[in-house]
Amino acid sequence: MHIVKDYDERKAEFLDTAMRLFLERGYEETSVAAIIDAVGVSKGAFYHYFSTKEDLLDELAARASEQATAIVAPVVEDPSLSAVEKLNAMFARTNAFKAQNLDLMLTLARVFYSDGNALLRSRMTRRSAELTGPLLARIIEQGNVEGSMSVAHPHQTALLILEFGAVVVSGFARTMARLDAEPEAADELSVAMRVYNESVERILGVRAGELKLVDGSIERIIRELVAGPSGASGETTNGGSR
Amino acid sequence: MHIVKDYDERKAEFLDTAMRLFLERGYEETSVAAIIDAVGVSKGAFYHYFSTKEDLLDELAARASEQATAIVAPVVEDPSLSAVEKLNAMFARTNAFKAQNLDLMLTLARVFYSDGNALLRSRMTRRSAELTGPLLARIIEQGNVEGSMSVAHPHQTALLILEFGAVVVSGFARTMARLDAEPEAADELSVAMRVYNESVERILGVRAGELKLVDGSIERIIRELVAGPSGASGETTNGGSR
DNA sequence: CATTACAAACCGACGGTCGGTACATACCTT
DNA sequence: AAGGTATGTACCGACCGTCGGTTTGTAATG
Repeated sequence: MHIVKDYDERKAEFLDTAMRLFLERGYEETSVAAIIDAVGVSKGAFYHYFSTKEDLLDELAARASEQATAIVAPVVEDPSLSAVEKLNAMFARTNAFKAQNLDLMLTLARVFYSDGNALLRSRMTRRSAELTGPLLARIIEQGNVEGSMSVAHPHQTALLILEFGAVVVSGFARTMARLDAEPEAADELSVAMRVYNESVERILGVRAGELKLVDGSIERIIRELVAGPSGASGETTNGGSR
Repeated sequence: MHIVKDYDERKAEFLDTAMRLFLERGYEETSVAAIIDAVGVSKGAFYHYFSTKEDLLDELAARASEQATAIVAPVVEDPSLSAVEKLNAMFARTNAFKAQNLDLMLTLARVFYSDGNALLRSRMTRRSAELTGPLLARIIEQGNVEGSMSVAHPHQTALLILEFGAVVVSGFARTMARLDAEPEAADELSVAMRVYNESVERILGVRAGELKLVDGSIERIIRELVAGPSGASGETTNGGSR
């Protein structure tokens, strides 16, 4: 018995399922067979929608970075905001998004930045940097004009900062993975956040303390994680998310 | 007829051969069969020395980063140098090394930062950052004391700068790959170099222009590459390296 | 009636395992 | 000292399950 679905619907089903499995088990460790099993279709179906497994990865990266860009794009258009305000708003928005989808973000952090996902990670950060880069570049140019920033090469600097951010997040994730074993690593996280914030301020040439890339909510979440469930993982602190 | 070799010798043979093949074809695309064929040995031999293919990758990363650290370590010990001088000397040393092994560096850049080596890359940069990090941290602390730098958290900042450097180099390599097709991309390289230099200066809080992380030789090499051999790769410009 | 949307058997290559073999060295015996 | 023997190490090569990908066939759709 054949189940024939709408093209986009089925494709989204593949993408969603694959993303879930990639996050659960990692890209390399997730076989095409596992994906089609989860969707409940045959191999032919898979290769009807994607030419290769890596092709699926690309579409996944594209979709995710488009969604991420959509979150921050409206801010850039807003003519009433200064460059610094735009930057703060951009990051506040993504932070809010992360806080809302905390559970997802935690598993994502745990697995995304593991060896099995080296390829997935590099693709996604690059794609995302390419899309968000021009937006950030325009903000920097605005900051130059307003005098709040001093950057010689906005576009290249924008790309740098974004990939820089990815590196920082990667470090974050690695530290977070150690939290269960050594709760004192929580301090490292706070420090890393401040270092990142100051570094970006300095690179952009804005006055110290004006940028607020990571808000207090993140720090609160970390403390909750440490103080939270004693032993295992998976469960959420009742006060924490959502 | 069995060829029995000294343990370390044979192991080095595996590592050297594997490294060569990884650089030629990429990590994922290089099979264990290809490695043992090149060494001229059986599969049993390979798994006698390495428990898995990834194990070999780890040992490769460890070896390479130890060598890299050995290049810069002496500078850190030198008590006659200021922190800024040490930093400049460190980078001058690695730049000199890169210029000396130009052919190797070019192929390395071409392949190291490709999809097939995402895992290799992430392992090597992390390993290298872990080893070199403490060294750089001590230099930053010295700079703080001397007043030439102003960094609140030397260790974390050191790690950040090193991974940051890896990201920049990665961008370099990607741009270099486009050089054949669009020679005007050479300008991007110069810009990227300057942006990196300035960014590190600002992160560390040193006065503008005091850091010289990339010397003129690199820029000269780029120009030679563009003006160099018209079509294919592999061959070296007669005036260029060595 | 052609095109789309799948199913399912199949393929070569891959990473890894395993039982076995060649060889060096050390110890034991006469 | 010579010869036997035991033991560990270096290595062989057939084999296995799984992988990403191909092919051929077929039910549904318009």
